[in-house]
Amino acid sequence: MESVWKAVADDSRREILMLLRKRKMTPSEMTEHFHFTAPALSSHLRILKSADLVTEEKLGKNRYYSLNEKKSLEIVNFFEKMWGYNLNSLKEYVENKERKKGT
Amino acid sequence: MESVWKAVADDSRREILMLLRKRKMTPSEMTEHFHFTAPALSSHLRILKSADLVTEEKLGKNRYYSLNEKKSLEIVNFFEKMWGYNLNSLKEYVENKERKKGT
DNA sequence: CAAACAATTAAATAATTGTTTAATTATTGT
DNA sequence: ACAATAATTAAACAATTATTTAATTGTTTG
Repeated sequence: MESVWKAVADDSRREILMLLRKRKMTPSEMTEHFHFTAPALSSHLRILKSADLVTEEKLGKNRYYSLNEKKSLEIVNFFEKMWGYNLNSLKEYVENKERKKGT
Repeated sequence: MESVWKAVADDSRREILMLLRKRKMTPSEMTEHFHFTAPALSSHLRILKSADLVTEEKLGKNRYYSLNEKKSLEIVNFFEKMWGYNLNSLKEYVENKERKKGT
């Protein structure tokens, strides 16, 4: 199991995640959007899969990749813990802090 | 300016961030909590500083490092964009999705 | 000013990560 | 069975990142 942090640290992999946001997709389709080669893409997908950020679905000779929304919470939770605040209110918290500085 | 993603991808650096959560701290104090050497710590702090995740404050011969809360939002925002949901409701969204699967 | 301390920078090396080309596996349609 | 297509794995190489030891900078205190 690969670290979810290492997985999202790479620019290309975040692009892939953003691309998958709209719909599940095969590697062939993805390569049309990127500059890198099929094996490079495959390598990135393996890392994302191993980090449990995407799931794979075999359909005939195609493989569809889709986002695993649940996993993103692991990262969000880190920030929750880090700030000791419920994320529900994190944004407001920061914004209020900024507003205080301003006055 | 270093990428905030690269900065948080490293285990040691996330430990440092978690440590700074409670209060500002000097590198000397931090080394008591870690296994790595002072130069290694210094290198990590430079990266965190360059990513704007921590701020530095010189006081005599000591340097105090503290968290820059605002910056974490950059990462949180990525996930907002990624899911196309407001983070306020992300957790509920995922939980509901899970509940549906269960039924 | 000299000794002691805090922290950083420099230089070298070790380890990890990413990309490429070439070869391989698996699946479908004729 | 054979050709075509989708995707992966393998092997080699390039590039980046992390860690160490040693040397250096800046600051306080006797």
